[in-house]
Amino acid sequence: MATLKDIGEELGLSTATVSRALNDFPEVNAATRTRVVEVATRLGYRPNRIAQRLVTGRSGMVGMIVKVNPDMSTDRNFLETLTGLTAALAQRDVELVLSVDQHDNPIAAYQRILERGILDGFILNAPQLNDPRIEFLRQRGIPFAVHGVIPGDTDYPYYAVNNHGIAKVSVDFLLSLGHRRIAYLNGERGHVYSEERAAGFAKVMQAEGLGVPDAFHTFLEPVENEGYLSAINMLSGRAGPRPTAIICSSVVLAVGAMRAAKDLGLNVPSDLSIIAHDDDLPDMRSDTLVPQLTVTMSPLRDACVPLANHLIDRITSGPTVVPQTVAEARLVVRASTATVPLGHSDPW
Amino acid sequence: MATLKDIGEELGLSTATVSRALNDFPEVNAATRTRVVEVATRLGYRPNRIAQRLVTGRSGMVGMIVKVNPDMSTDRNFLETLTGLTAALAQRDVELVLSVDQHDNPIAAYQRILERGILDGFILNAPQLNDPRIEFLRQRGIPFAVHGVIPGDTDYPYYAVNNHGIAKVSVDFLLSLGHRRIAYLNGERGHVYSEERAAGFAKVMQAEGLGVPDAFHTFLEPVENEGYLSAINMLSGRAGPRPTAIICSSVVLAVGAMRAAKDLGLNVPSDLSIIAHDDDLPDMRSDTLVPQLTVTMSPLRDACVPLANHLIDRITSGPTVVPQTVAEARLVVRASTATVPLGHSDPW
DNA sequence: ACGTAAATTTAAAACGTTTTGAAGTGGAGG
DNA sequence: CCTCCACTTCAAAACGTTTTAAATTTACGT
Repeated sequence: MATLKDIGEELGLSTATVSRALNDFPEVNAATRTRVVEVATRLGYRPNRIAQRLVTGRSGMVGMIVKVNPDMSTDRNFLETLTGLTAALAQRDVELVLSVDQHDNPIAAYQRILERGILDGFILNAPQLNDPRIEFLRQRGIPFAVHGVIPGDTDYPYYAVNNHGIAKVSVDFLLSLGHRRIAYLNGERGHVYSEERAAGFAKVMQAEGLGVPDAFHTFLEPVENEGYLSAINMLSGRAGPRPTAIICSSVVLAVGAMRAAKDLGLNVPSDLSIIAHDDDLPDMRSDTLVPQLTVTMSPLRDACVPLANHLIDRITSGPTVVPQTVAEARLVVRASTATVPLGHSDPW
Repeated sequence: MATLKDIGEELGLSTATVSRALNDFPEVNAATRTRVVEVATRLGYRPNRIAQRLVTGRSGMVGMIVKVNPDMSTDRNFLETLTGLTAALAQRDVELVLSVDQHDNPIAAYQRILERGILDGFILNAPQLNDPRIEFLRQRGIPFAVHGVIPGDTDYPYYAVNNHGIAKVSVDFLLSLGHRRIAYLNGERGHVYSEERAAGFAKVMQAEGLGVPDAFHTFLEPVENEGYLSAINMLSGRAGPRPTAIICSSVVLAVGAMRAAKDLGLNVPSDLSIIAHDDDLPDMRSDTLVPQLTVTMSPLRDACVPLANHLIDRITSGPTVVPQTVAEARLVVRASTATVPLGHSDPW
């Protein structure tokens, strides 16, 4: 492994000059810089992160603690995020250190890693209401960036999709098709995304003077079977007149709902419109379903580059900088939605 | 953050002595040691890992490069391994740096990380025949430990299950129940585990004088539907007399096979015995199926601690040490296997 | 009391980088 | 020819630890 000293010796320069030349300091002679760079590339020089860290106090590594749910429902999301994030961080020469949190105490994993004093900051995902991790990191002044944002507590770098907007776009579109009985298969309670979409849904419907009975707005683990069961319940007519449209918080749930419709002899979209939110995961493509699914789309991988940059900017610029991004979902109209069936345009 | 110097100054000792006292060197006076330890704990001293690493040349971090398949079939395995591995490494004060390999060149990711010079070694999973990663790491003298082992190329630390044994145990058990027409739903070609079990299966059957037509030994992507389709094909009678027993390389495949049997009106186990290999993943429990599945069991998580230790031992002791573990699978007899149905005990 | 070996401790070097304060160039202006 | 200044470069310190080689203290037999 070539060091600054090696380069310096070869050129008769001090390590100080070499260091500055490679780090684009202004005071170094242009000719010298090119010579240094030339030798550095020839020797395949890479700065020793460890040594760098010792003097700068930074390690060029950030951590992400993954919480493993027994239900494993977040696997796919997680892997997709992981892929994009390592790539995005690598772009800026930062490595990702992973830790899996198996304890019930969500702080324990952070603590362990922090004691090592190895990491410059953290990526947090899937924030919950009153997330203790945020309080913990904030207290210690450790930089972090969140994938998602907690309503009412927004003073940190984050990348979030406008969940309120997702609900609104979906409902508005269905309203424009004449639907009035709109049901919602939502994600699990406690997760910010579910709660926000729930609030958005309720608000938009209310503004239109439309109520939604509890049975038609459910909070489910995002697995196909849960969607199926809940949709069966809604569409069977037992809980009241069946909805003419269902909004699903994820494509998996929509798959379940479509199967339920089929089993009950309902045609999508002529009897029932289905619209889902799509994170654009590679193994669950909404455009390969039959019929192709109308979705609000916000690719999970879009989050990775901004998230990585937000965190790195925060680390390098200190707490004065609070980079935040709110992404809007895009409505993609396909074949699973149609105008309300005749005689079904009255509300609940 | 307290340093060695702080402790030394408080006690009028040099940092050298303090360092030795805390690292259990024999030459330090017992009384001195207790004094040092006392002050260290009082000040909440934690060794600065970065400084430690700069001088020892070790980083206390190992890497794992995950290859993301488009089919995502290995997700669950991966997350299970990840969980156990971080925990096992943490036990020995080592962190796991993760990198996701999206390129077609499997080496690229290793190269990028190695250039940084921050990792002490690597965990490799899912080795393939003639795996280029192994050649690459070996050439550079970089420590690694493999989850699995490549037949004919075993000169490295690894943890592997005896795949040959898995096949043998399964076949022997079925033979003892009188079965002669035994089919195999295997994993994908190219993976060591599939090839080894294939070889083991062929050998044991041959030794018994039993041949297996190609149509009854298939190599499948480990997803439920593949198992279903292949089993349907085998059980329909189109390819020859139907097997009386099917061995599946994974529980998912067995689920597909059981569904196929059901759809064809065959009872498990009276018409068809099914036995699978079970990695004991938390979301795919062979004992919750109906009927409960007979399996050869080797929990994936059992691999993590030995793997972590093997790698760390290799890193600390150099290439003279080649720790290797071969795990045997345990036969768990449940309700999906029974004696061969009357009139079906003749071979193909 | 003395020399010697053993036990304990120390000073200093090393790891590879960044950064500080100082010093070395060369040219312009007097 | 001297001074001043801008432009470059350098030597050395610093980060916190481990480790080497040397120094000091202690213990012991004579």
